[in-house]
Amino acid sequence: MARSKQFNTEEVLEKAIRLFWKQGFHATSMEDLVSMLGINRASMYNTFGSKQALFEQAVEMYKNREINRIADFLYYQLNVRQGLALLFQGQIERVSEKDAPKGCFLVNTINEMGTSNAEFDATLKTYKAEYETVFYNYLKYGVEQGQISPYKDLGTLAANLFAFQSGLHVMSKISNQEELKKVSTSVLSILD
Amino acid sequence: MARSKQFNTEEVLEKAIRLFWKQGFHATSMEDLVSMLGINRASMYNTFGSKQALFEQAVEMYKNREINRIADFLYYQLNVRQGLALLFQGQIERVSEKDAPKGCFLVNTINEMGTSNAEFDATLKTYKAEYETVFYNYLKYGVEQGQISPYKDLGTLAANLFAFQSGLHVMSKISNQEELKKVSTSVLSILD
DNA sequence: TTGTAAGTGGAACAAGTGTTCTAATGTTGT
DNA sequence: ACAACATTAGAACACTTGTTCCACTTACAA
Repeated sequence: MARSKQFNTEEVLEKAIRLFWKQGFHATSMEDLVSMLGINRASMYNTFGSKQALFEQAVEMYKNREINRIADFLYYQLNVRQGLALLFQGQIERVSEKDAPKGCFLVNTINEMGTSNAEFDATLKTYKAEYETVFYNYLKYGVEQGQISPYKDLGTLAANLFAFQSGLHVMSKISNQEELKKVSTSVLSILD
Repeated sequence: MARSKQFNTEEVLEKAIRLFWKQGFHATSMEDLVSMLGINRASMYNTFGSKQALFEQAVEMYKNREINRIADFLYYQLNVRQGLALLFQGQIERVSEKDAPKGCFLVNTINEMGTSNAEFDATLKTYKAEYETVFYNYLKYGVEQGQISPYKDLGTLAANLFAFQSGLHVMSKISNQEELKKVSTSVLSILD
């Protein structure tokens, strides 16, 4: 048998996420990755295949982590309006931390890579759909609890929340925390 | 006296906008630009200075054109809600055209370049502020006309519209026209 | 112990990067 | 006609890019 992996693939991906998140795909070089990820160049190609493949795996892992995080958070928020408000507040506080990567890695990626590669585009579409499904299910819970009008189109509302969240993340690159919070609290009137 | 410029600087910038808009700053090479802009490499450096400088001039020209276009359009829309709805519809139709660059060049740029260069960041902030001012003035007109409640915080609403518009443009990279339109019509309830 | 295979650092690769330079050509006002 | 300068095509520059290959080392199961 062979020597076993000396590094944890997920930990390495985690570091790749941070780098790609901060700099984007094109502005991040393999040199950057090699020196940041702490593993050898050859190991990187053995494990992930190519820069593009590494990037796609990083995006997928980020997406899974983020969706789980959001779904878990909302699960315990019994008041839908307040739950969404707290969700956005939390996201704003996270991007406002010092040295934290700004924006959302998935939003960044849709913006940078969208329309450049048909296959990856399809992947990004499904990621977006998964995001919206989390919102959709939460809104459905809201309707069942009588917190949201049953006449609302939940699919559109979910897409609306995704759009708003995307815009908020774009703004987070150049806006301060107070402005973001003001914006996030006033957006929930779309649920009325 | 010397030979006069054989090309129109604005026309060249227009072509640069299209290229940077489609591919982003980092994914666009000087080689791309030289072959697309139709002027010589040396002329480019003489006229614009560097890739970064050319890019910044392209962004500025795009911003000016876009802000004027939006302000002009809204000026003739006496019903604020309908005016904004039509504005978004028009933007959606524009990005849905075949071979049209997706998204908004300014939003793309905020997303790609935000937080990487303090000076340019400041510039982008003022561009965003100019955008929001267009919305703000239009909302103020809406209040004066009794179309919008005078108790609304117009600054926050304007920022909200900017955020929504940004998110819509991000989504436009991977979404179809119908979805975008559904989302855009339902967002205006933030004005209620 | 030994074969297997993943580990390592680093050289090598061809191609591409943004930028500068050279040399020749073209157009202008005096 | 001439000086001044923008134009041009293309070579050259120094560096970086993503990727591959090398010889060698290390850990595991048979």
